Amino acid sequence: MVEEFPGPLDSAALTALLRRHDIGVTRQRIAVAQVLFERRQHLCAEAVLARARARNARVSRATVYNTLKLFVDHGLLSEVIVDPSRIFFDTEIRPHYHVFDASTGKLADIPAEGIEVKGLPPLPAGTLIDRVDIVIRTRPAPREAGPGAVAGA
Amino acid sequence: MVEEFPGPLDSAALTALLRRHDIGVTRQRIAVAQVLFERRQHLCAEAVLARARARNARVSRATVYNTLKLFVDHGLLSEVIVDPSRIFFDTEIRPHYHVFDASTGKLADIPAEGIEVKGLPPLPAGTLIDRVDIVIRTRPAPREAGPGAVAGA
DNA sequence: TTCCATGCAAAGGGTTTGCACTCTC
DNA sequence: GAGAGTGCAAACCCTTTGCATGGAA
Repeated sequence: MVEEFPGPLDSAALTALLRRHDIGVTRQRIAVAQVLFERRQHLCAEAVLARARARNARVSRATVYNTLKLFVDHGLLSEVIVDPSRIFFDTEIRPHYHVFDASTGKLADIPAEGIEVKGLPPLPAGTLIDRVDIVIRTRPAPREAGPGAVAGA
Repeated sequence: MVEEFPGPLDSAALTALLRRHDIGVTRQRIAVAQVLFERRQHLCAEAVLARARARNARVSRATVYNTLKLFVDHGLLSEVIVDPSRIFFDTEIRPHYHVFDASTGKLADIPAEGIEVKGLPPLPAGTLIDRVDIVIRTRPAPREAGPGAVAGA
């Protein structure tokens, strides 16, 4: 069901990608997709707008926001909610988790493969699981290995 | 190290609670604490402001935001980042996870006890773990048990 | 008295909205 | 040509800021 990351694509391939996901094709959506699927990455809406315009795409802020939501709804993108100040859009749509460093704003993916969560309690009746998010919140280590936290390998 | 939830407390007990956490005591901080620790709950800043004022506390918005941040920094409260539109403050500070229903805005706690996450990869060197957040994102089930998601018990 | 804390109102920043215009099909 | 999509700018909402006043010790 879930596809591989599309990778850098030309206009024709992006058109096909949108059609395959039942998304109407427009110049702006192609431009946004071009920015996004150039490589695996995490971008916020404002960054997508800036990059699209840096490529001379004629696109408005409202359209970028509309398009990102559309892509999420149609399964081309996933939203990552880790930073209270903005939403990240992640080109990785296969199951995975995140490492987030609030002090640097850096967000990284961890494949879900090999990770197991045991002991989750049953949900209330009448409830479906959309997804399970795991976020490892980190911060840079001080000079030496300090107390109060677990050091990375 | 981590205390039990303080529970509903009178002014004197709240004063002691603040002092124990190295927080200067003021009328406004007592008022905010009174709202928060009345019971285990998840409140956003605006809700705390509204409830404090509903109790005739003379408190400004800025002070509520300052106080909540202070309480978090001193370990009286935890922040929950699950909703892009606001930060929740959780009176539960022992390790635990969350269930969030975006369609209703309902947030619930799950004790960490009994939950095990296996297979997390090593972190980059020079990185410390602050904490690991797990959020189970749910939505209300349609009429009958539908396909495409895992039903609750 | 001294400094930290508070209040006020405005600024800030990401996101959404309303409506007229434009383009895709 | 019809309807979906777009652009613009302002509105929105939570949160933060600057600075003068007020209160705790």
